[in-house]
Amino acid sequence: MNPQVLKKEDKLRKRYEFITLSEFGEKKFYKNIIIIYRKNDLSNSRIGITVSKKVGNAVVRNKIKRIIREFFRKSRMLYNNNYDINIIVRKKIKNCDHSDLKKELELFQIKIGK
RNA sequence: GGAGUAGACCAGACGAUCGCUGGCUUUGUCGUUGACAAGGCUGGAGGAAAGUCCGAACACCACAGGGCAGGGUGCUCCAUAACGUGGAGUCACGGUGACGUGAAGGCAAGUGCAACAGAAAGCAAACCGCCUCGCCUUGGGCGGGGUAAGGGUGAAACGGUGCGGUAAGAGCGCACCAGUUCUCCGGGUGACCGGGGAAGCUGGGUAAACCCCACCCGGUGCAAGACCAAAUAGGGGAGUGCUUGAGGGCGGCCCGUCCGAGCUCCCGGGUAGGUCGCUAGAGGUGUCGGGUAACCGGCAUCCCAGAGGAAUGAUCGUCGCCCCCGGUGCCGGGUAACCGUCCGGGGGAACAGAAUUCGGCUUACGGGCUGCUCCGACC
RNA sequence: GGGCCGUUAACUCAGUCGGUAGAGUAUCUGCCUUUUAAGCAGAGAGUCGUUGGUUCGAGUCCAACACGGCCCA
Repeated sequence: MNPQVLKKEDKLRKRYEFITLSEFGEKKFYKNIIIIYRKNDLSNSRIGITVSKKVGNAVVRNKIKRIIREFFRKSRMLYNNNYDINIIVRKKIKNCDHSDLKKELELFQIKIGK
């Protein structure tokens, strides 16, 4: 399987999936993001991204989502594990750049991977 | 060169690598349509996609026809599927001008409103005045009448100026000007414009006050709506069964034993979920013709996003644009400071993301281009 | 995506038919009390969300915009 692919099966897509995850999942707080994660019964991991309207307009929100998806696409962690993950972006992200966001995602990757 | 004004235009470009998503197609597996996997070709945000301020298409609901209520629009003619939109004009206002702005019907249909000030705020009236008559009478005061020129108040005070006239005055009369109504002539499809005559002195403001007049409008919105349809609960029908035992448990079968009033099938509604609606259209581009124009018609040609926690991205390289800093060989402008030019380094690149689809409006915002106007300098 | 509502003092709200913007809480000052609280008296605090328009005059009427909130599967 191509390691740099992020398809529909690898995303959280339904409202009840997000709700049950936030009810039973573990939460990690970082400066710019909050990560909720939980083991699932599938063979692959699934990712969801939540960006509130308070963060910015549609262009800004889409840009943040694309950057986060790009990070998970390039990292292999989704194929070695079976987690449901939700990334919630906090308002403060307006004041930081992309490299800070990447550092926090890498911290989470080290924590969960292996 | 500066300031301004109107119009049309672009929305960084190219390449490489890794990805997302729609369509078509080839091969393989399961195999009835079809589903999955791999590969190939190809399409993939905007001028505002935004705000949701209007108008439609489309869908469902309601509806014989008409009226009332309610809402909207409001100079004229034209355009259009329709509009509160657009085009061309009229009038008014602003600007030296190019040009811009205008909810621009009716307060001589009715009703209402106008704080404070002022005598008086709507159709007549009179505070200080002015004039006159009577009484008291030194000055002057009191009372009756006339008057609206002057003063004062106010956002606004009942046509303006001049002459005549008068006791003082007044459209009381006259001349000119402004306005109203009626009428005639000419131009224009029309709003209206130009010119002549008569009347009467003139009946103020506010309709984004109620209202009157003319015209238009049924409601809800793709989360409209149509179809397929789990699980669970419950509804209807048929069959069978209730101690003569349906059905279930004791690993399969029979016997036995235990529990025991339901069990089986069909139908309809309908939730999660899925499919359709979903993109070929009042479509784009070019050209010819009609029209001042908006726009309309003919012909040719093209197919140009369809997602659904929501697709257009990331990284790198080259070039182009803007800003800042440093240097200054040549050249140009300037008395000079400096600016342009050239080289090197650093930074930045606006507003903003389709969500059923169109026609507009409004708001946000980067850039250069063209026409025109005014001002300044030179020839 | 579509529909609906609101914005007035630091906070919560009134404001009729356009004519000098009010109330309660809070704050401050004084009185009372040994002191605090309570009570009494007084004071300060307003671009009425923003910008235009109508009007002599706008919190109120009209238009555009901004911000906040609610509903519809």
